[in-house]
Amino acid sequence: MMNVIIAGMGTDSRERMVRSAAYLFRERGYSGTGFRDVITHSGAPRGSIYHHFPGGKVQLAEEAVRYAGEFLNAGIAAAVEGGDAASAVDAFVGWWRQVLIKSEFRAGCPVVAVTVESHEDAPQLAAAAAAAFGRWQDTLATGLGNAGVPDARAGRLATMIVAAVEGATVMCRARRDVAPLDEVVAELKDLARAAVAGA
Amino acid sequence: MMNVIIAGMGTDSRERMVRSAAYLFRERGYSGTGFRDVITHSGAPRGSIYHHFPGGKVQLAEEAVRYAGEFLNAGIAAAVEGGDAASAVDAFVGWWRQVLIKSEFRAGCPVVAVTVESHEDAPQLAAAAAAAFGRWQDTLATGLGNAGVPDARAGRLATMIVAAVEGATVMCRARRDVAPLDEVVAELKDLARAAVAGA
DNA sequence: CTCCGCATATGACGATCGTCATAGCAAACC
DNA sequence: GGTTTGCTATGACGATCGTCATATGCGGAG
Repeated sequence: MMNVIIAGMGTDSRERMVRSAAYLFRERGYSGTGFRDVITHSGAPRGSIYHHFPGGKVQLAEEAVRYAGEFLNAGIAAAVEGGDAASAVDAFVGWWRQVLIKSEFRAGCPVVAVTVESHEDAPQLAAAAAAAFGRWQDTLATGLGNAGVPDARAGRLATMIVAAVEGATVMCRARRDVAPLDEVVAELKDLARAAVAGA
Repeated sequence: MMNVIIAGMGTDSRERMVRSAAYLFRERGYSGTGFRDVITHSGAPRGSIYHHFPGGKVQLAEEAVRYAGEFLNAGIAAAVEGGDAASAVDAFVGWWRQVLIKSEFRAGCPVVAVTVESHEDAPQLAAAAAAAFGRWQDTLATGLGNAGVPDARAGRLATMIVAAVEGATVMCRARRDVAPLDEVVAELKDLARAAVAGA
């Protein structure tokens, strides 16, 4: 009775595999990350892969995308709380900036990585990625709305923010430089501020 | 008599490999595309891979990225010629829109695909991707400048356009819908028009 | 204690990966 | 003619891939 399992969260080793998968996807992508890499990185036992993930690698990737999506969304939601329009941009960009620099531009977004390799025989991966993007957009749009951006505009602006930041992240990795992200952030902040009603 | 027989198909087997690699990278990514896939898709002879590409898969990928970069840059340069600021956005977006729809959202940007898997033991790939992005930015910035956007602003705006469109492309693949790209385009066009000197 | 079910250990399967060595063929040059 | 050069055919190498079958340990329920 000592181990209280929280609902939605499985064994330690299971969750470690999901987190490691998300971590490795950021650097090597979906096809570039082997099951053995996940085992090694997470320290999880190799024999229990198909016990925890009967759906194999696709299921693991799906949960990794979902995990990354929820994790980042929580950060956005917290940072957007009670801020102005420009701070909504910072909320989304801060995380990527840290990931890029700390990894020396070897890591990017796991959701993007999975999306650009998504096979037609694994539509669950694209669906999970779409769900992650969608949640980020919704959270950002709500934050922009609270900051005074008209609802009709907030949705389009949120899409713009997600797209521009994700794209800039890729460009930063290629150039091994944060400059593209900083330029995009400056433009996005101006855009968000100008979109506030009556401002 | 030297080139008559060869002219149709013999000599360009090498170029067909490069084009096929770029094509396949758009759908399956770098790690997801095997050398044998490139051979099959291009119809090129298998025995001459390492004759044409002594550097192996990395060299092929590098040239594929370069090819895709130049190909798209030519399209941007042509469409930007003598247009207004908003048409610079269309120039960059038209190609991706077509690729997305015709592939039923299975294909994206090969440069992005290679970048997000870029390994540390193959810095040439990141460099080739950075060069491609850089050329697109320069061409777009020049077009924006000709349309009346101040030089200092044109550069940042070009970065913004490339990042937002590439990011939107990824979101479209995940959602299997062009809506994100259309929304981003609308925002970008307004942004480009407003950036013309005198506004 | 026995029994059962969850978690893990271990080893292997066939397939595919990037890579390369060797041989062969045709055209081009002396 | 002979020889060199450019491209291709063929087969294989070791490694790694995702996957799974089987066996073992281990804790709670009867």
